[in-house]
Amino acid sequence: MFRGESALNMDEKGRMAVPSRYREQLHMQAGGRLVITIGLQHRCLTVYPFPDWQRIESELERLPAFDDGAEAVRHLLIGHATECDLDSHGRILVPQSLREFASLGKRVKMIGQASKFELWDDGAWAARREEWLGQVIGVLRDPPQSLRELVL
Amino acid sequence: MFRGESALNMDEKGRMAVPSRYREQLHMQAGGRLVITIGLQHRCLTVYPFPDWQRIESELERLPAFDDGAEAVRHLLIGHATECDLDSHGRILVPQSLREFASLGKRVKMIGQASKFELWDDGAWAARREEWLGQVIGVLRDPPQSLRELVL
DNA sequence: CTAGTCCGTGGGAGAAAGTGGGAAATATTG
DNA sequence: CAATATTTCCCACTTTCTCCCACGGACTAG
Repeated sequence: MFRGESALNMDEKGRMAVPSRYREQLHMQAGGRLVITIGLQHRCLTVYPFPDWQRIESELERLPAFDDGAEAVRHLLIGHATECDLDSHGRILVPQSLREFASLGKRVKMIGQASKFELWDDGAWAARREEWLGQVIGVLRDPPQSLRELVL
Repeated sequence: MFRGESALNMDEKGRMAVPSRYREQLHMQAGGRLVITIGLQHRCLTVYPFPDWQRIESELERLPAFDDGAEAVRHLLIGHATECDLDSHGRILVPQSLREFASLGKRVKMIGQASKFELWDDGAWAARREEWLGQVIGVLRDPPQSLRELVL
């Protein structure tokens, strides 16, 4: 399980050091093989251990062929999925086209989200977080059914 | 169960000594493993014994994937959750990004809240408490149904 | 009052992680 | 096919972090 926020620095070649606390798990679980694709809802990248990605991919293939929504999701996710392995020092090389999509500069935030990661440009993440904080205040005042039973 | 207010000092490395009266319980219950994440409603941090956090995390994962409120809560809570173990002297190391979020300086208040703790900057806590006190005066003048039957 | 124990605090040494550069291999283009 | 550009892999250095030890003060018990 991945959680928490990590500040990463991307070097001039587009490499970033994955936090060491995740490396062993990534090697055990996926042999250091990762798949990076774009985020559907935000201008960020999502990173999956290879086996998790395979499951997602096979589910996407099973979606109806001529459904507009499914077609869009399939093109976006599979069409941008790129395998990126950890190098001998635990770094990943993020392809330039994906870096551009998410506007990743030197300072990048890696956000753990249970079975996957997200990669955000530092500024974009900070702004989005503030938006969410504001939104959550309102949501908790009159929570939808899905959140009502949540005990924090 | 955790209750009460404790004054803690954070050293220059971001370490704070957890009050000794809680240590045995934290070791029994969680092996000294804690998870710190951000507060949803205030600029503070929340601290869970590891097993309690796991329950919350699994509930968050079960929330609908494309619900805006759930998406916000999941990103905020899981995206900031950081495991922090008690060191050999009963201290926890609070990561810098979380310290910054809650503006934690040297003087920190640890507030027991049943199954979890909260960590507040000393000044922020004092200010918030005054606000609550003022708010309660008004509320008690015309209490909502939920408070009518409360026996203090 | 004194001695012992426990708790809080700070600092330092060693290990591990982050960073950058360079060489070799591969791909590309004229 | 050759020359150049690009990418990938590897090595070395610097920095950061984590773990451990030691000191000081306060409280307790004898």
